Order: sequence, then structure tokens, then C-alpha cells
Amino acid sequence: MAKKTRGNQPDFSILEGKFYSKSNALVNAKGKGSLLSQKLFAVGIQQAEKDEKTGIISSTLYGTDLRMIFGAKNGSFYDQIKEVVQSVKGKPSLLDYRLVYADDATERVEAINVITDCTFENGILNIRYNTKVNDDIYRLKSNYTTYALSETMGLKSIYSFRLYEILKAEYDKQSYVAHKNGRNLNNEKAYVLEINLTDLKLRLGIIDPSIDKEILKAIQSENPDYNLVEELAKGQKDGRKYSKVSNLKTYALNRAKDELAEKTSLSFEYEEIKAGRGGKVVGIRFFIRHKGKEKKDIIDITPEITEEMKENIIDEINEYIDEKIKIKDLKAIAEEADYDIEKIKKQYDLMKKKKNKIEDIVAYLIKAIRDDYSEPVTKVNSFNSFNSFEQNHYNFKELERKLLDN
DNA sequence: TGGGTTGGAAGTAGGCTTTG
DNA sequence: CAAAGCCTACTTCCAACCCA
Repeated sequence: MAKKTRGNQPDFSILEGKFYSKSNALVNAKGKGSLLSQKLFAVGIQQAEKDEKTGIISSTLYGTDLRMIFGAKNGSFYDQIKEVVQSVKGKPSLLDYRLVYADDATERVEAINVITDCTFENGILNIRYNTKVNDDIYRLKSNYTTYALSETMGLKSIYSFRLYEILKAEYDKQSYVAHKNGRNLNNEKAYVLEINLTDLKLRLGIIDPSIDKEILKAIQSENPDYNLVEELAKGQKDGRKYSKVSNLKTYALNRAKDELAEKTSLSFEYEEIKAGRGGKVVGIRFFIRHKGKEKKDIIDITPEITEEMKENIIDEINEYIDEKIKIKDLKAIAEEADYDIEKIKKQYDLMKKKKNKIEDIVAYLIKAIRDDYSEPVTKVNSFNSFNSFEQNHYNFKELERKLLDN
């Protein structure tokens, strides 16, 4: 199945615990940028600093660190960086990383160069950001999404990278901010995001809006005429790229789907939204899922969970659970589940299905959430389910002790 | 370390079939 | 009937590899 990849794997261990945040406006901005420039941007804003006098935000990246992050071992890596830094005609550079985004204050849609200035000298990369994106990358307070570098740096396709950012922003928004319940997809919770096909192409940088004033103008309106955009895009150099939906699926969507499933805490499915005679594909409906278990550190730092939200979540759990449980214990359960209500509901529902009576509900739920128990009795044979129950039961005393220690 | 080589991945397009 | 689906043949591109 997995073909042998050449070369060494990048060392992502140094990225553990490193996060960067972007405003959701920036995440959903339309525009083009090479994978390398997107990644450099992400690493950059993670440690960006603001000069309070000038208001300019800049970051300094060391070549040795970058080398590790990108897993490059040969000398040509510096050349690659040099290449994105210097704007060579016809080649994409960091400075070409352009975004079209809507300024909420002025309601104007404009194309801006995200990076205004960059140099690479003596193995040190200096990046200065357009002050117009200051509020999108620095000291964010609301309406933003946090990403782990360890998740995004390993992605090899620009589409994987962009889709991951878009889908994670949407997932977090629906899950932690709006507290939506999501939709059941193959017994897993999924959040739905519908994107117009042309809009998707714009967001993934397949159609570049920044080089065409007509397209820019077309997407300024609240309900853009996407047919017109598509028509105008045909005139672009790469405008015909992915004019076949099957090619878009094969090379962009399916690959991103596989790569996200393999490497990140999110996975997704999608389906076409069809309309008209012949069932022309007009959009894509994404179903976003969180794999949860092994990458729970992502949720831990998700900043949207405020104390107030925690209280709301605890209230909701209290309502959901029939038995009387102390607030203190509810909190312990919620902590274990990273305030993911669905996790708690799932384990509680599973517990209810069990024939044997659970003596200590709190201890059981905490253990169940920690180990992410899955449907045992119906699918697995009885021997296994018996085993797992015995094990849980056996650990109650120890669990209780641990809880009291905390 | 740098530079050419090369295999595989990315992307294009056409023909034919299937679908709503 | 229009457009998707599927298969395939083909071109282009890129980065890992190898060797001097």
C-alpha cells in the first residue's frame, strides 16, 4: 500500500507543543501561496514579535531550525529558501503570498501581500508582515483558530495544508464555540461544512483572485457570481486547472483526505452537491471528524473554552446524566474529556447499555473516557466484553485513590 | 557541496460509459 | 441530454539520490 518514500523523515519532535494562531478571516481568505511559503508563514507567526513603536510585526527564523522542521539534509535547502525569498520572475516567492480578504470594518475586499519584506542572510530568515494582517496573527482574542505545528508541518500537499486549516477552523467553531452536536456519520460525530465549488478553488489557491481585477470585483459582493468567476478564470494561466471535477477529486480532495487521515487529528469525508440537469457539481459538502484520542493535546490548548463555557458544559452533562453526581465529580469527568461533551455522552450511553451494574459511575466514566471505550458488547464477542468489564471493575479502587489525590 | 539524473508524483485530456 | 465517472495515454514537474 504505502509506497516507499525516499529520504529521511523530518524531525517533528522539536515542534511538539508549538502552536500558531490565525484569525478565521485569514484562514478563510482566498489566495495563492506555495506550500513552503505557507509553512514558513506558520512557523513565522508562531514566534512573531511586534515593535510597539512602528507597529510592525516581524519574526526571525534560524536556518538550522528550519532545516530540522523541513527535514532537509542537503545544501540545496538553503537554495530553496533563497528562492522563495528572492522574487525571481515566474517563480513563486514569499512576497507573492497574496490573500484576498474581507475587512469587516471597511467592508472592502482587497488583495494584499501578506509579507511585505523578507531577507535570508547568514542562515537567518527575517520576515516582516503587512501591518494590515496584524490583528489576524498577533495577540488574537476572538474568532481565531489555533494549530499545532507538529500537525501541519508534515503535510506534503498544499491542498492538505489549506484544507486542514479550513476544516479545523470550522470544526472548532462548531464544536467549542457554537456547541453544535454534529451529525452522526458511521457512528461518529461529524460536523458539516458546505463550500461552493468555485469558492473552494479560490480558497485552495487553484483560482488566483489577486491577479485579476475582474475576479476580485466579482467576489466582492456578498453573493458572488461564481459562474462569472469560473468563466474569467479560464483566461488565467492556470485557469483550466481542475476544470474536471474528477481531477480535482483525484489530485486534491482524495489526497488531502488520505493525508489528513494519516497524519492529523482531523479526518473528513465529502460528497458532491449537485444541481440542475445532468447534476452538475456546484459544491462540496465536507463531513469533519476528530480522531480525538491520540492527539488530545490539541484540544487542551484550544483557547475558545472559557470558564463560562466550562460551566455551561458541566450544566449540560448534569442534565444529560440521570444519576445524581456532585459538581466536583462532573468537573473531573469533563476535565478528562477535555470538555468534549460528545465524548462524555458516548461513554455514558455505552455504560447504560451494559448489563452489569456499575458501582462507581464517576470512576468508570473517567476511565472509559481516558481509554476511549468503544461499542463492546454488540460487535465484539462476549469473551472480550467480559474481559474489558472485569478490567474496569478491577481498577475502581485505584482510580478512586487517584481522583482523591488530585 | 553542488549539479546532473531520474523515478515517481502531479496534472491534462480524450474516449467511452453511466447516471439523473 | 448534459455532465459525471472511469480508464488510460501522455506530458510536466520536482526532489531525492548519486557521484565527482
